[in-house]
Amino acid sequence: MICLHQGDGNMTSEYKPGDIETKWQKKWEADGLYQADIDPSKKKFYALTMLPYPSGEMHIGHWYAMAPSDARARFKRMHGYNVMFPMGFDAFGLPAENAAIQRKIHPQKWTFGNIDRMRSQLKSMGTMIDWRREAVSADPEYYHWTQWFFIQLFNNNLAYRKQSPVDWCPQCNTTLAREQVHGDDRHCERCDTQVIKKDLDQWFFKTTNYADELLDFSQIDWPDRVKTLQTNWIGRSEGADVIFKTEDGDELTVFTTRPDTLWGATFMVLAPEHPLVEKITTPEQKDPVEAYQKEADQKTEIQRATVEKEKSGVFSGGYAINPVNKARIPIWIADYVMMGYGFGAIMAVPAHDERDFEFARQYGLEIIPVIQPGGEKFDGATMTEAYVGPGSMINSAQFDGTEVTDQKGRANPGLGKVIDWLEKDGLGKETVSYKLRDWLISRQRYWGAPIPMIYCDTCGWNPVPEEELPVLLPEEVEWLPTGESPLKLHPTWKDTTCPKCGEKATRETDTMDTFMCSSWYHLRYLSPKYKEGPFDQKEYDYWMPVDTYTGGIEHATMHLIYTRFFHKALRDLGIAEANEPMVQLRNQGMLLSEDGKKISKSRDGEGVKDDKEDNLKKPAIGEPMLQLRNQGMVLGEDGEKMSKSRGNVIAPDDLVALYGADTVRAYLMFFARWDLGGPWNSQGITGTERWLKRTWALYTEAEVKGDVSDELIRDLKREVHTALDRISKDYEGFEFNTIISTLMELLNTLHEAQRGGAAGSKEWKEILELYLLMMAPAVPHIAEELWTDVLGKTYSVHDQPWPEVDREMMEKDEITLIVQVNGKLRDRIVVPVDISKEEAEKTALASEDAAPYLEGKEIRKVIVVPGRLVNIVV
RNA sequence: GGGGCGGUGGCGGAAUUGGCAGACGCAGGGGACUUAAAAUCCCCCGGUUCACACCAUGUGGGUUCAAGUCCCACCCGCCCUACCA
Repeated sequence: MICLHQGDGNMTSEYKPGDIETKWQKKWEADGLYQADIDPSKKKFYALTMLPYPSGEMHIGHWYAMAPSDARARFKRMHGYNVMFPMGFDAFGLPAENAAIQRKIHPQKWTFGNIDRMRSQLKSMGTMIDWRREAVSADPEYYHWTQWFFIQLFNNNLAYRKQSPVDWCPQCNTTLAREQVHGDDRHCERCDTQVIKKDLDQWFFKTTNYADELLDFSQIDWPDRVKTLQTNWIGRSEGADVIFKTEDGDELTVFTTRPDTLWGATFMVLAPEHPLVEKITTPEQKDPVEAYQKEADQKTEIQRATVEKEKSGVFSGGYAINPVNKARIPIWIADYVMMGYGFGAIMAVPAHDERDFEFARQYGLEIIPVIQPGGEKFDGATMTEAYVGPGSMINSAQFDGTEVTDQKGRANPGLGKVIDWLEKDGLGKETVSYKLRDWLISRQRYWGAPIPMIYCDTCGWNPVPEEELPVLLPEEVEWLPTGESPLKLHPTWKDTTCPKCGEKATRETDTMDTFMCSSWYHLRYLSPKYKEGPFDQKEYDYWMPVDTYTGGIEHATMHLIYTRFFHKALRDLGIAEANEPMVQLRNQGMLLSEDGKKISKSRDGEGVKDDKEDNLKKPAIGEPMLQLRNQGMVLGEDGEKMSKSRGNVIAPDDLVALYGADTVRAYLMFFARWDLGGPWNSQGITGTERWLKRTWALYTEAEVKGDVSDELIRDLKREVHTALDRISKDYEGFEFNTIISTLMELLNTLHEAQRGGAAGSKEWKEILELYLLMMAPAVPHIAEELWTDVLGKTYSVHDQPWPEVDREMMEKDEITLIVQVNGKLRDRIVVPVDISKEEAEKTALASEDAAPYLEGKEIRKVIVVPGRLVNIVV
């Protein structure tokens, strides 16, 4: 073996990723190769991937999200786009505070230390991130503008303060957004503690103003799955508010999607927390009602998951009047009615609602059918289940006989007529109800962007004057065991003067939900140092909107709704222009541990590495879990291969040290379908390692000029262009695994051709160059080394245009004709590509291998698929 | 209970969208090289079978000349959600 590679006088033909990778990373950075600046002569491409929370370490899941996205951004770059691929850190949040409490490190220090570490890890992956555009949400230069946005929303009536019962996590000592409360037992998403209800004054954003617009996805190319999740989350339902009255004359409004069934409302149900409960409860029912309220209150604190869902309730003793027929109906209290939706009160129509039916049967309440399909004759006393289908109205006075269909809202004739009548008589009105609620953004924590509001006894709440922004977090803070926010406990921080009257006033001591910070980070990337505003309009005009956004599906209902809301609000405030911030969204699947379960990061005894990106619940008892980082097991560089046993160490850094970044990048693209993810398995990485070693060998081994036929070269070129075509399509379609397998396949072909004497010819050189260009986005370092240093081509391979597919070259002159008899494969015959149908049929019928199956049989039909197969039916 | 995604060799996964099932890779087996190991290279590798052949894409039906792919019914796994009036 003769060595051709003589870079830095080091005579070796061994592939040494370690040396190559640092070398090129340094050079690319020094040359500013990936700096993206406004260039009106070029088409822009804003490739964005969700920013990580700086929990301390990058883990394999981060890389799984970023490496393929980076490869695709590089592909777009070679396609002639001016590509911006920025990165930042979602740096506010609870883990930093936990670190402060447990390890006595200031959150600032902990966070920024982690960022340094993670930034260098990201660099070691060889990404094309333009680090000049880095934005860190905990940086005062950043949260200055988060606060500024809050003020704009406040000034435009999109932020308001209200006392409301909120979900409070006693462990984290903070309120949670509805989205952060999980499960039947209503536990905190972060620490699993059961949340409790607390009445607090809180700041909200009016996300509900945009509910209908958020349901419109016509301007964006997002996965159906995310659109469905958001649609369900917003939960629009059409119906009517109907005003009932208690016997005492108090109004008791309910929302219903079925006003057509009003005549069948035989009782009402209030949520246990409903404000009218106390008033309507009769003295004799007082004790059972209060007992029930107490019980319902506690119910949220026991594992409801384990309790059979049986309806429970108690009679209040009070009655209401059904406005449509003046019937006197009892009012019950039951926890199957939620205070948080509609009015916390319902009219119960047991004949046509499953829940009401179950409840009525349980407590012996009256059931009156009011919808009946043809051919049926319902009897309330004997019905065995609620009827929810279409039919015509009965027992409904003047509406008897009116048709009711399956349609929702006014489109349903029965509904429309009843709504019109209700509105005419002032008994109710048509409304739309949403599950989506206004976004609660107050957090009683230190490590977040302070809400820039000031309270004055005479002037009320007023925003901090914009020229005084940012409202900085005080550095000298203390965490007391009470768990109260250090901002609240700080001796002087909250003291200020009223911006209106100048008298003594108090600052808001709550900080903002970190989702507020991440709702606009894509805008800060445009101009992270800009001082005149949140972003430089020039940059906005050129780069926005985001062309491709990649990240995990788990953000479908939180971040991805908030960021859309935020952008629409900014548009209405005249700050942003487009209707949608991100044009195209694609989600990678989740990486699972080897047993197929969700990966949980180990709590490595320090308990602070929880990372909200990872949805770090404590695993249920008995659930197996894979440790992503285990500090006791660091592999040496010479190292033995990764242990094959379970409980494996999967730290990207260790993998990079062992195999090199290119191998790891390629394996992340190769090992699973990107959109599905799946159980992680380190074993297979030797496959991509061998691929790169073999590639290296192909370029560095001696080339012996052989005899090469024109035919071999033509075949080779066809393979190359076919692969090029496929790879180009796969990058567009986010099908990363087949990009690598196509490259591997092509390498096998090249090796074969080399053995067949193709090396040394003029075409061979061109083909080798093409192959490097095709590899470059996925494995940028080895491609650069082979291109620039081994082949001696012009630096950099990443500045080369993506090769064009030569369609003519792809055309074959021969194909393998499949001969089937009754659909079964019997022969393969090589024929010219332009063979006529008749010729193909003739050839097939003459097949020797097929002959035995045709013998003595009558040929019924011959199907010829041009260019593919002939099926003989006998 | 509702919604979504999926089920193809021992494993991860391919399959031009109805046309050669199992590309590419891992693991495994055999061989070459080596004092030996690693690395590398070559061959084999769904099942039954000496072979011919037959059977195979979760199960059962159907459409079709032809089904992993389309239709109907069902089973299993994972994820999300949870009494939404």
